[in-house]
Amino acid sequence: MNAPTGSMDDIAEHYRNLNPEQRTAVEHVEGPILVLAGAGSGKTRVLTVRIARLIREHGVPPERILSVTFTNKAAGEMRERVRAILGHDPIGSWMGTFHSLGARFLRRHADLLGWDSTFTIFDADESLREIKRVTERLDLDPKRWKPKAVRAALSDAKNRLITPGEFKASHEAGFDLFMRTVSEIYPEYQKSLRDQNAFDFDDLLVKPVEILDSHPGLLQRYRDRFAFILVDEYQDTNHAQFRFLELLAAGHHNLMVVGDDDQSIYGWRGADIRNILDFERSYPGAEVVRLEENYRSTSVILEAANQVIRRNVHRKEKTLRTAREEGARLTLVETADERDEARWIVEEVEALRSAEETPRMYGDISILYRTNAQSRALEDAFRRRGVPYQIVGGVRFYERREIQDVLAYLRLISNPRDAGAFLRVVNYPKRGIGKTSQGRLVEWAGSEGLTLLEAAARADEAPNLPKGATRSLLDFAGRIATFAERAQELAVGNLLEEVIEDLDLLQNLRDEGPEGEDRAENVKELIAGALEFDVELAEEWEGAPPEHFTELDLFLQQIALVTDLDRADDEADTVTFMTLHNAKGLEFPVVFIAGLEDGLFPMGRAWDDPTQLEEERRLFYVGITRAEDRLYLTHARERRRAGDFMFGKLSSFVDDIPEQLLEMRRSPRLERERASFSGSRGRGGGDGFGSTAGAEAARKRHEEEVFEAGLNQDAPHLGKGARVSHKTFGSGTVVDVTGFGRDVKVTVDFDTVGEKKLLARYAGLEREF
DNA sequence: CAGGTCGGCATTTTT
DNA sequence: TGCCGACCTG
Repeated sequence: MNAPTGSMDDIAEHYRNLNPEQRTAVEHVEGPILVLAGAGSGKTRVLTVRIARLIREHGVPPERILSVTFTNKAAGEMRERVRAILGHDPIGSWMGTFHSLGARFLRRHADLLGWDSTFTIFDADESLREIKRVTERLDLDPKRWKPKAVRAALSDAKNRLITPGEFKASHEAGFDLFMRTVSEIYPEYQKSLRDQNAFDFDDLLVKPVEILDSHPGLLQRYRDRFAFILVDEYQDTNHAQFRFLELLAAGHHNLMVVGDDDQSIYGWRGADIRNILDFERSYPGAEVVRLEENYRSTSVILEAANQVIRRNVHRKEKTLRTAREEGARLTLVETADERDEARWIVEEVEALRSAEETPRMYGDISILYRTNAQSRALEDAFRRRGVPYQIVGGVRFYERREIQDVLAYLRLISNPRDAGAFLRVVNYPKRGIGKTSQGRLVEWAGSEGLTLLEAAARADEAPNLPKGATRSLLDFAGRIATFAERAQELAVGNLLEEVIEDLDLLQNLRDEGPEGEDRAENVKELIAGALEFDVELAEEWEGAPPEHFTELDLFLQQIALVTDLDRADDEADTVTFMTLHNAKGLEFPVVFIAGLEDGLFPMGRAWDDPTQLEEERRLFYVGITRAEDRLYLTHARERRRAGDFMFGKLSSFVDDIPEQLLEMRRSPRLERERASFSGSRGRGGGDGFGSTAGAEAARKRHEEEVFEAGLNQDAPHLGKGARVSHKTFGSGTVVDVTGFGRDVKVTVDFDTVGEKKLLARYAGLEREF
């Protein structure tokens, strides 16, 4: 990195480059302010320049500024940019995600709730396992009460700051059997976390609020400390986060929130769009600044985005404008199936790379999709063609089995009460401690009030344990104790190396078979990461003595909170694959959005729910606005999804894009099929789907083709206008066909009873000829 | 106890 | 289709 050279001139320079609205936001000093920042409107610049100005021109000490970002990477970049402007690091300023800030807070104050500062953070998988254990402990059947559903309900309750007690009170006598069961599980789960000195993700938000709420003195200290609070991506905050900010900002109200209601895409995980829509009501007198000038996209891309998002009803009216040139039309591509789609994309990527005018680098290009599963076909095609790519998200590095196994050792060393970690590694590598022995140990530990590790250390006193298992348990406990001692002296990386060597884990993995070598490589990568960790630590915590945590704690914390997004390598010249959700906040010269079919995007389930459909549309909007110069929209006529084939028609979202903004293309494979098909039928080809046809025409035609080919197996082959008859409703005309695969829904205008929306699969419609 | 096989099942997005 | 968990066998 280049040496920091910040000066007064630099800040003036940054300031000069702002437009009037940005300037207003940057100049704001005291009181609440809402910055409605459209996509690509330079909000990061506003945030960073404002922070720099507060420090440089208003003499605000950096440690009195708190900024919240959506990812850790964004926090790092913000810090870097502020440093660049100032010429030095804003030492002491807290910058991070809500979760990492919550963890930082809890390291200092968790003792107020009965946890201690070396707590473990349970990631989503670990919570799931814990929920399952609790469910079984309560003699409930985890098959009937699915841990995932329970976790979702718990998370939802926590995001709304509903305590176990409150939850129980409102559901234990309720008619909803599921919620009743959850109300039993919730308190037990929470108790179990506490026994293990652990927090789950949601606790990182909830517990700080709980502490602040119940300790006025402490709250006052933090209010005084954080005199200025800035929040990015405010549209994606949930109630707990709202409350956290409200507590800290009460009094001074020096709260700047930046966001865009049109980019709110996390409603499903408890984000409450009302936080941003009602900000002015929550903070009366709030200044509102709108940034509607987009610096990112060509006007064609922006126009498409505007046309799409304006279909949403629940939004703050605004229209982005750009000073950029018109640019190329969007390319709408029809392909045969997901492999054809992937192949088309990779070929186009190569074509872009060798284009005479503006050749692109791989790193300029991103491919976005709705579901992680879609990455598979893309990976195959790219690998076959030898085009470098990286995937952000999906199977996360730290979630890999072998990584989790190794990390469980570190967790147990760091926090001997971590039962999940204990159970994970007590018999890994295999040392003859089977399910039965583990069960007996757990039972005995429970009755004696011991942690599992303590129980293992005294396994010889436990009843009913086989000789071999007893010996192994004693040995296991001994090893952990030794590691714990070593942990006092060694840096994390070295400790990890020692653990892995002592247990011979690498060899163990290699012996597993063909995938073993990859797994061993992953573990090595983890070691490498751990060895580097100290450096990062020094940077992040500059000047702050780590009295509340050890390096090991912090390493594990980082792993729990770091996302794949944070790990993404934006220096590498590779094409980037990711979900639309992960793409938020990023931009690329060239973007492909793949899988634009009804049922996939928008997702089938969003179909009947306007709220969900609006969120899906916002997601599409987010996708479109990632593109700077070129945007491709691809769809496939059929797609393999979870085993069987699905037939897709072009996403109805595309209908909202005016056809003059689109250029139609078709994969070579479809062209070929079409040529031979038309030939054999003696028809002229090419019309109706050429480059001048509109999306609507394309869609209609496609529907017809699907229909003609008689492709839909689950339901009669119905197209708009078809005459059908129904057992009870009589005869009618099909007016609309929506949905996907077996979720195909048909709207029929019946001659006698009027319009009905039916599930084709069940309706038993018969075609009349 | 460990390892293998078979069947059932889900499959949206993630800090 | 592919993963996970339950069950069976050596």
